[in-house]
Amino acid sequence: MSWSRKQGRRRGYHHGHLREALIAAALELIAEKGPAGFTFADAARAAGVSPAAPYRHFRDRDALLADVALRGFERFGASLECAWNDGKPHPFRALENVGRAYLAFARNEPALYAAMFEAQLPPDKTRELSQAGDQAFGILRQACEALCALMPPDKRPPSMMMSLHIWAMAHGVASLFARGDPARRKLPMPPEDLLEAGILLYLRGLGLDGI
Amino acid sequence: MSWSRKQGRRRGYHHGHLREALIAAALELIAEKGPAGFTFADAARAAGVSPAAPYRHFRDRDALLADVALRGFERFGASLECAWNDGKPHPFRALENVGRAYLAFARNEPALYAAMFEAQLPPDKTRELSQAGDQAFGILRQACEALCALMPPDKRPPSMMMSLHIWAMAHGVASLFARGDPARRKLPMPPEDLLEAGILLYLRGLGLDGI
DNA sequence: TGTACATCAGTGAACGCGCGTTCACTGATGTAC
DNA sequence: TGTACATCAGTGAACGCGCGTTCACTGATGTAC
Repeated sequence: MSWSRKQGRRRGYHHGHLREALIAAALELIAEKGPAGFTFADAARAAGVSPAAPYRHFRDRDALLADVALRGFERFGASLECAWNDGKPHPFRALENVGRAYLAFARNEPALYAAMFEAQLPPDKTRELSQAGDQAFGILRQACEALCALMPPDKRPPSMMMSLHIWAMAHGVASLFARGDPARRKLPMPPEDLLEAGILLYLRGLGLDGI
Repeated sequence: MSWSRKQGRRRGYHHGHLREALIAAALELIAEKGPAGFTFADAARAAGVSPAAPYRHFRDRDALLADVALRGFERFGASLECAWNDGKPHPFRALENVGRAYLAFARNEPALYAAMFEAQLPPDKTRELSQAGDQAFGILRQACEALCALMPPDKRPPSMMMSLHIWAMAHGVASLFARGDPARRKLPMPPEDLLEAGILLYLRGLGLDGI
């Protein structure tokens, strides 16, 4: 994963990919100790560099964290978009896939997920961060709109509300049961199944079943 | 809130209520800086006591945190139970009240909520902690069972699944939109309304409407 | 192709700071008689 | 009711540690001519 590892021992005076290496190091450290437990000095050490070096690339620890969160949202959005796959083969199935992708992301990238949602970063700390967040949420919204479009116009629920519900349920399942956290709760079933059933029932409540 | 404040300046050599004072101080500090940003020394200072004093009452910072979380779950459970009010006046209405109480707790007691769910504490760190958590969840479960009982036996959904869905949705709404956190997202409606609508639609999906 | 120079991206030593933890201690409190 | 004593719950000084940050510095790289 990390540049320094990929390249083996650094050769010269210049690192060459320090920015990337710091982000990779931050990810590993966050995965180990949570977003609160990683320090700027730690990241420098993990990248094999003096504690002053990171200041060439990030104003401070928070800036590094925000960058990690930004990448998180970008990859998260891409992952959801890929799962949505333009609503194919069918919007229902595609939304299920989005739900699964949501949990898969939280599970496979706990460090990114933590940086995105649990690092106490204001979601609009940066313009880019806020945009990346909106874009990821946009996929969910778009999916809900496609599902709404299956209904007769006078029965369509507001897609905004619908996407917020699904986001909340997915985030709830992810952070209570799915993340590889010490705080994870035990569950008598796979979280994916729990979320899938929840979304299904919710859609049925909207009158969106059997279509 | 805090003992030291309530009693004014400490008089004697002995504090008298240091344990309580430390918990109160921890709550205020967590509310200020999040569960990660509070230190044992901080708590001692806030309680007006030397940095060595807390060791008489707690093995370490984590033990203090776990105690805070424990009290959180106890109060949380009590609050949900009170809102449920034995399913009166009607299980539907009572479940709505539980939802509102959930969000109210997250909003009014952000420090407790954070200690309970975001302090990276394993939920089974202590026997008492685990029990208190189960008991709070038990209220939700009990409410769901009462609702299920309104349906014909062959159509009843599993109340366990049902309560997990509602917990997930409530936690999702609370932690994304309702907590007084820097990380809170903006929402075009009150979180209470979002959750209420979500639960309503979900119940309808279960076939539990209009009863 | 070579050279001079500007700029970039690191070093490493140093600083002040606050934390966690320990220690021998001491004032206050409770209890046995 | 008084006294002696054990125990409890604090003190305050000290320690080692790691962090964030700064500073003058220097090796490496890129570029103009």
